[in-house]
Formats: sequence, structure tokens, C-alpha cells
Amino acid sequence: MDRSDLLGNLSETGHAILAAAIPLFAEKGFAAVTVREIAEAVGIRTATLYYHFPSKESMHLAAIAQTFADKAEGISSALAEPGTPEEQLRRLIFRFTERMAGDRYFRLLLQRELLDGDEKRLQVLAETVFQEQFLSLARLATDVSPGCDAHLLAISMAGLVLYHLETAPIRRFLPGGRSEHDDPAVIAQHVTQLLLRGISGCASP
Amino acid sequence: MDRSDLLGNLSETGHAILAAAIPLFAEKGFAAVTVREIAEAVGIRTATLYYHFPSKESMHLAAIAQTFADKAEGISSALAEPGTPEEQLRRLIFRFTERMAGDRYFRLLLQRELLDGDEKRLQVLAETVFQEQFLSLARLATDVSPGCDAHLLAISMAGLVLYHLETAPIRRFLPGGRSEHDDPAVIAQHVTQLLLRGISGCASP
DNA sequence: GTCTATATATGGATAGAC
DNA sequence: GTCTATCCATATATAGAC
Repeated sequence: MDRSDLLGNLSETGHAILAAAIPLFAEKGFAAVTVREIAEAVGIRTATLYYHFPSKESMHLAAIAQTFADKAEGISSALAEPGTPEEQLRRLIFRFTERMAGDRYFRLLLQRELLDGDEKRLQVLAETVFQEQFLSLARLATDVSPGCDAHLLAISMAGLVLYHLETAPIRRFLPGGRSEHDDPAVIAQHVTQLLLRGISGCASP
Repeated sequence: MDRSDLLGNLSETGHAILAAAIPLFAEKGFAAVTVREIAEAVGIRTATLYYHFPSKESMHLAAIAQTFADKAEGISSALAEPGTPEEQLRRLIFRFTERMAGDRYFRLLLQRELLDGDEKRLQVLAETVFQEQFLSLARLATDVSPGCDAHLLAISMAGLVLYHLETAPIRRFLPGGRSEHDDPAVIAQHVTQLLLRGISGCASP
């Protein structure tokens, strides 16, 4: 079963519309995007949009579904590889950071959904997109520290990485901010040390 | 020098407008709020809004300025009190978490500024609102772990707390999510342990 | 399947009476 | 300082030709 149930069977123009809509919705948010903008970005007229989608809202939902599709897999594979729990954690954090840093629109759409998504949409998102990756993080946390609250720890692990990415636009204006701090490898290294040893593990080269 | 340079000298109606505008801009975002909504929430006509503010944009700026004013102080006081660096960190995290959990509109407006604020607005925000608190976190990080990258650590400390609050709407749908996880004291305790000892310090009662 | 043309609603903002 | 009334631009969406 592929993602056709969420996205319908889209024509070529349908996909072109989504390809234009995703950056717009991600960068500006639903309310600030106009259907004219989307049409112009595709190079068609607004009437043509409505041949492919029944409403602006449906374009938004399809853009989100498209962006989130297939993001569900690929992280947990770090757990299948050999190594101590600490090595697995390091690998997982590096892979997760790379992945999140590499998909700006995914991150922005997620941030916006956390702000504006209604309860039902967030539930679907949690159950269909994040559950598997979240369980990977939680299981690993339990391996490293049996008896911990795996839920809290999994949120902390994801949050550490994502908050560095989320605050990138303002971090450069805060004391000590340097461009290296945007490097996924630097972030991942910092987060890994912090998780494994706490603050005192972060003293570095 | 108080904040009158940012907010102007507002009349009573001016303040009533901001009091109505802040929740609307925070919950829905700038583009999704209409000036008619604001007027209705105040109980006046839209024309009256424009007697007090020259534009919707200016209402938005004033709403942000009002919400962020006076948030700059109050955290660093935890450092003035006696105790080991570890005790000071614990106190700082608990106080920061309480404060952030207690001001929903501040958090939402901050999240939205990170998404939609232009470079100049973010610079002003960084320099006038966050710098002092950020430096408190960074100094404490240096105390606990000399030689660490204070900037990275300060972001991690703030991010750990704020990401738990930011993801509250979706956490309840993720495995292991419980209502206690919204309790500021629970979050602060978890974050403190994680910072001081890493994951292995989080195994609990 | 895409277009031109347009319906219809709603947005931010203003004029001028009181 | 607040109102009624309204301007004018722009928004989503549709009708119907090609």
C-alpha cells in the first residue's frame, strides 16, 4: 500500500502544483499564501488549480501529506547495525540530525502544524508519521538507561536536535553564535555528548 | 527608561486593543487575524482601531512588544542566590520552565517570530529581549563545565525546556504520553537530570 | 485539461458626521 | 474618540468557451 490513499492519483500537473505549493506553504504559512501565487509559481491560471484540487485547503493537506510521506522510515535502521547502545545512540543522533537539517520544508511544515494543526490532524500525524521514529528513540533510551521515562527522553532527544535548527535564524544574533553552529555534524556531536554525559561531557577540543 | 518608546503612550482603548490582539495574533498568526476580529473582541468598530494604530502591522508589532516587554528580567536572579553551580542550574531550569509554561502567548508569539520574523526583527528581539537571559544560561554552563561551547549549551538548555512545551499538542498522541508530562515541575526535573548527568541520570523512582 | 472572464465575499483602510 | 458608511483591492472559487 503506497501513499495513493492520501494523495489521490495525481496527474503531472497535480504534482507540479504540489511542488510549487510546498515551498510556499512552508515558508509563509497557509493563510499568507494565495492561490494566485501557487498558480503563478506553476505557470498556469488559478482556474486550472481548481480542476486538480477542490479547494485551497485540499492543496494544503496534499502538500503536507506529500512532504511527510516516506519520512516515517529510515532512522530506525541505525538500531539494526551492531554496536553498544552508546554507539547506536551516536549513530541515530547523527542520522536524525542530517535528515532533519536536509529537509527545510518538512521542518517548517511541522513547526506550523504544531502551531495551527487541529487535534485530529495532529493525531493522524503522530500515528502515521512519527510513531515509528519516536519508538526507535524511546527504545534506545531504555537500552542506555533502563528505568528512565522513555517518552520524556525521546522528546528531549528530538527536541535537542530540532531546537538548534529551529532557532538558527535568531542564534546568529545571540552571544557566541557562529556559522559552524549550523553544521549538522557540529550539532549532532554536541547533542550526543550532552545526552551521554550531561553538560560536563561537552567540554571540547 | 521604560518601554514607552516601543509602545508609544497608549490610551485606555489602546491598551484594550492590544489586550484583545495579543491572544488573536498568538493563536492564529498575523495573516489569519482580521482587523474586524480584533475590533469585535474589543467591542468597538474597525474605524476606531485606526484612530489608535495606523495599520494592522503596527498593531501586530505593538502586541509583540507588549508581550515581550519585561520578559527580559527575572531569570538571572537565580544565579545571585547561593549554592553550587549544580544547585544554581537546577534553580535556573525550574524557574525558567515555570515562567515559560506560564505565558502561553509569549511562547506562541516567539514560535511565530522564529518562523515569520524578518532578519531585522529577529536581531532586535535577540539583542533587547533574550540577550540577558541567554548570557545567564551561558555563564552557568561555563561554570559547570569550563571549556564547553557556551552558546551551543545555552541553546540546548532553553531548547530542552521549550521543546517539551512546544510539542505538548502532539505528545499526547505519541507512545507513553501522559498528562503529567505537561507539569512544569516534571519537565524541569527531567531536564535538570539530563543536563547534569546525561541520559543515565534520568532513571527515576 | 487549460483557458478567459467573472461572480461573490472579504480584506485593510478612509471620509466625514457626531 | 467613536461612530456609520463606504471605498477599493484582493481573496477564493466558478461558468463556460476552446
